[in-house]
Amino acid sequence: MATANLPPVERKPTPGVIADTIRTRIIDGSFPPGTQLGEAQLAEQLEVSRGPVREALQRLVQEELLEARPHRGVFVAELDAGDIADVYRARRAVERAAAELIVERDDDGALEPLARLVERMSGAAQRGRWGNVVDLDRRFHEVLVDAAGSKRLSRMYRTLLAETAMCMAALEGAYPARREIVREHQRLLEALQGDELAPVLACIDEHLDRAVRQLAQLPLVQT
Amino acid sequence: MATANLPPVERKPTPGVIADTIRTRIIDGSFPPGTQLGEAQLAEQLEVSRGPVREALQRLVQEELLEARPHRGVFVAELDAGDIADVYRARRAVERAAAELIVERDDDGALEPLARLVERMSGAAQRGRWGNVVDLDRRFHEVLVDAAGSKRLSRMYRTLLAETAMCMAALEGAYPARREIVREHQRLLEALQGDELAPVLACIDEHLDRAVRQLAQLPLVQT
DNA sequence: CGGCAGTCTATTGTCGACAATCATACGACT
DNA sequence: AGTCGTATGATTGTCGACAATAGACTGCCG
Repeated sequence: MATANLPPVERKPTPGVIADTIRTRIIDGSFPPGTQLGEAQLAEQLEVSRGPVREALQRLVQEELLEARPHRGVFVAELDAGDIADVYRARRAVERAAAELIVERDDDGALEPLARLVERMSGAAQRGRWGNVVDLDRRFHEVLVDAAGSKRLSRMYRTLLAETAMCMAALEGAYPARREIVREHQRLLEALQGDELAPVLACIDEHLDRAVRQLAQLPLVQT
Repeated sequence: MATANLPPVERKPTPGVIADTIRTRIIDGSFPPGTQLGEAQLAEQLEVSRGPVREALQRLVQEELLEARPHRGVFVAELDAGDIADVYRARRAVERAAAELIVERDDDGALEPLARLVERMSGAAQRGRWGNVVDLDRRFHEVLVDAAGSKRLSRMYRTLLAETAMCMAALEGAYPARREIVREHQRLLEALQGDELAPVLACIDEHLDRAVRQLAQLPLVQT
């Protein structure tokens, strides 16, 4: 029988696309922290009933991108400096664990997508497209964790990445680092290709520590 | 004014209590892996409409205790040996990070609840109440992570604990370890009270590694 | 003029009904 | 006999309406 390697057909559950839409709006800053998202209003704009909207909102609440106050509504979460530090603490924990798994398995083939991302990041940086760089930065770390092959680590990391993006949106798009970003990812990738765990962990710590330090000293946008 | 330290009145959002109810049923084995949970059926039993039930189910789906197959229903997730290993890998990552924070802060007051739990665990073990021991075991680790004071670590860990409980339910209530459990927690607590990080991490690794090894060699209940 | 009670409105929370989708069982055709 | 097509049944997905709650406003009283 003709058993081509067909990927399962693309499912489009309505609440999922609604959640994605709203999430995108949150992390790109269209919905600044503190804004109330009324389900009736969203339902009208998206031309669906309140049911799916409610379901989507509830999903985002559980990701803690939104905060639900009973009988009052859902609001875009507001992150203070402590939260930023906390996000990066959690990211460090997950990335370290992922790196351990990757080095342990020593499967350099899994690192190839990472190499491509660094490549593209370098190109984007040279052309001054910093918007792309920050996007590729997130993608790099996501792919890194996915490469560990742990469903749970990946699951936890997805939420953290969304919160990271929210932090940076709250910083008014001031993407702090510049060319060092590319260098740091290159070094991390090289370390991963080696067999030693310690330098990998050092790279991760350094990378995230620098990021959180730079974010911490920028002024938060008040809403 | 009479300002007694009244805790905020207990909020009871319906979907929340439904989710808790179902979660309890899952982790205590009343709903074995693979069973379908029809929302209509649950709604009737709980004497509420399908709306809140649907919301609760969706919450559990996102915790990955349930699996939703579009237009077909939600089913209790089935964990294989790989999943068990994965749960414990993720737990290790979170607990290590939490332990780092605790040792770093060196606030022994936060460890007092842990000491009490170990105390009670010891008592329960002596009285042969292994059901209580396994419960206190979970509580210990939950409180441990909470003691780190990181919202995100706590959030991630809650899901992992639920999955852990599910694993053990799938093992037909065969709680593997016995008195060593109490000893291990005592040693972990002592290590936490010290200033050194390395022995703490060693304790955690040992504890979780032993657990996953013992679980791995038990037969999984087929459903 | 300030504080408080009562009302009013907007929003969420809940419900029951309809429509769409998928699985199963049966029958027809090759 | 096996396979395909069709009918049926059950379940999810979606919708609009009702009820409950919290905040805001107004008017009254001190």
